[in-house]
Amino acid sequence: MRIGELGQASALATRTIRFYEQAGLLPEPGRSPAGYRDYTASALPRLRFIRSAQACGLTLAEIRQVIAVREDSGPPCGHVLGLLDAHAAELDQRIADLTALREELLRLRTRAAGLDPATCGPDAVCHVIG
Amino acid sequence: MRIGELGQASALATRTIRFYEQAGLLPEPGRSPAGYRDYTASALPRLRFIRSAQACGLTLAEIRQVIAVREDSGPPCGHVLGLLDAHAAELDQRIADLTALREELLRLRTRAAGLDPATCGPDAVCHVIG
DNA sequence: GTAGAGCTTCCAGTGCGGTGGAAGGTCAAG
DNA sequence: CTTGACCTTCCACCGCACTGGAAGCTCTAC
Repeated sequence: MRIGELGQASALATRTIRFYEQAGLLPEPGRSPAGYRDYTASALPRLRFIRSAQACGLTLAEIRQVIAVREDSGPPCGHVLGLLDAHAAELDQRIADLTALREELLRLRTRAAGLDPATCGPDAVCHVIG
Repeated sequence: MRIGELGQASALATRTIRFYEQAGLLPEPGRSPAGYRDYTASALPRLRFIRSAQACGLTLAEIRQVIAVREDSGPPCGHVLGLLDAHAAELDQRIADLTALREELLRLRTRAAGLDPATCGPDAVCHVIG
């Protein structure tokens, strides 16, 4: 399978596939006599894994590490669960932060209704903020 | 006031202050005979505004624009409220996305409890994901 | 034999908000 | 008179995940 076909099958740009290879996420494929990359069937599930892992919030560096663990010592389930838990905790924090910010914006909005633009001092850029 | 003092007062690195100037967020200050930046008292509220606006989720480009509106046509309250509303909407979307992802992670976690690592096929990197 | 699609490599740029280092000028204290 | 803190400029780099262009080779179809 050539890179274009794999790109079609995985819905990824050929550039992205080469980038993943270069980033150590994809093993170097064989080559045709002309030097074209020649992928085996296992490349597609690998790409799907990468995208799924990314969708779970893992970085490419983490995904690379998961793959390395797998190749080193078999199914990396424990490692993966650890990463997922860590990302879940980060996610909780991010959600809490964003929710607090959302409430702050609402507060500013409400407060702004009672403010007169004319009372905006010369040093403040805008009294709605700050 | 020299840049170090302003940095102390605003809790910003002098590098960051120069960067803001270069980014058009801070007017070019006067200079001492030796070429040192010499800030007036209005620099501090300006920096505070920038940090507050950033905390509200505005980008430096948006903040620059708010400042430009202010300098062009007076208090930019309407413009600012528009930006805040836009960011609030983005925030709602982000929070919804992250919450959905959080739930997906929980689902994977639960599902993983019933999976045997030994059943992880050779092409899948890890059956917890994907 | 030639057009066009597809492949190769390499280098460089994107966006965002800074941060780092080098090389040098200035100023006050000891 | 020297030390050390502080200031100046310039250019380059950080992370992150790509994306773009250029220059050139290969393959298929007409």
